[in-house]
Amino acid sequence: MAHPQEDTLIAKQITPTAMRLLVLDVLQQHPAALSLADVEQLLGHADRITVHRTLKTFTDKGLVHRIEDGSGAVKFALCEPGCTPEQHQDLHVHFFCTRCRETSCLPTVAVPTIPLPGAFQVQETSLVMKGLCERCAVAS
Amino acid sequence: MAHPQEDTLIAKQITPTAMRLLVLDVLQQHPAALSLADVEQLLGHADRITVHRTLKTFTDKGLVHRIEDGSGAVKFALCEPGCTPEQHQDLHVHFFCTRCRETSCLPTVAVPTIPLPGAFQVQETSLVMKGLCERCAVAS
DNA sequence: TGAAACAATGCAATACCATTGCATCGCCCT
DNA sequence: AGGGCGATGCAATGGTATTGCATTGTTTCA
Repeated sequence: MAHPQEDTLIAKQITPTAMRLLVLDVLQQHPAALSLADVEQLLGHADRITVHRTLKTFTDKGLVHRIEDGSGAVKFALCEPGCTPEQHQDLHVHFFCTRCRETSCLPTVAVPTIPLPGAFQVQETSLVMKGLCERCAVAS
Repeated sequence: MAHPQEDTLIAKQITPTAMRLLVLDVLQQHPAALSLADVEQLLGHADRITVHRTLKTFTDKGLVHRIEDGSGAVKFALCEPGCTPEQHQDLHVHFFCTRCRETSCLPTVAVPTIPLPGAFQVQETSLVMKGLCERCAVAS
């Protein structure tokens, strides 16, 4: 009852703990996708490994999704409410800004379905566009 | 005169050396995209750092392109002949097989042009599909 | 030809991210 | 209260990418 965020965790079969509520809060507050180091820094001085495992749990349970944007570090962002652990690939495009190095989800831009020749069995499609985000494009 | 591979390097403004010819040869022989460790292993006992810098040079000169397939290590594959250092994003789809962990270029599958809302300025689009490659799909 | 100038190479060392082992802590249930 | 289980946190490890620096090799020019 206390926090509505507890319900968010419970709905995803994740036992609510203080740490997990903190990490969830950080993800909800921040618009861009966050790396492990980002979350650690925003939290103050939380243990890196615990944050790592928290994000892994969130990923496994379908609460967040991983984004490999080529920056070297994996980033995490909240899934759409309908995501499940089995199908938690968010089918939207991600954008990595080469100037501010922020990665953002573009929920309104869907990943197109691309037919492949032959016997390929596609499980997941990742589409990352790189360039200048709206803010940096205007500023430059 | 000697190797036609020398001409390939020279055409890309790369000084031919023994090491670079070896690395180029490995890339040409191998159909799949190769990581730094892959090249190192295929070469026998070449120095890892030299291979790393060789691949960096190749990338800068537009001879190969980097593929971030989420396997943890960046992979490299030869560009199409027309690639330039400024525009060496190969506009084809890459496929990462979750079974054999090989990444391959799909030159016949083009990356679609996706219009973005707002002021985004796209410099590059990376599209990686994951699943079972043709060989592994048949085998399973 | 010989020496300077430059590029490439290779060893050592470092930085960073991700991950595992293990002991401890805390909570829930009986 | 005590057992059991999950979560936490410290320590340690592995892998990849990268830089510094000295050496080697090659080209260029007097």
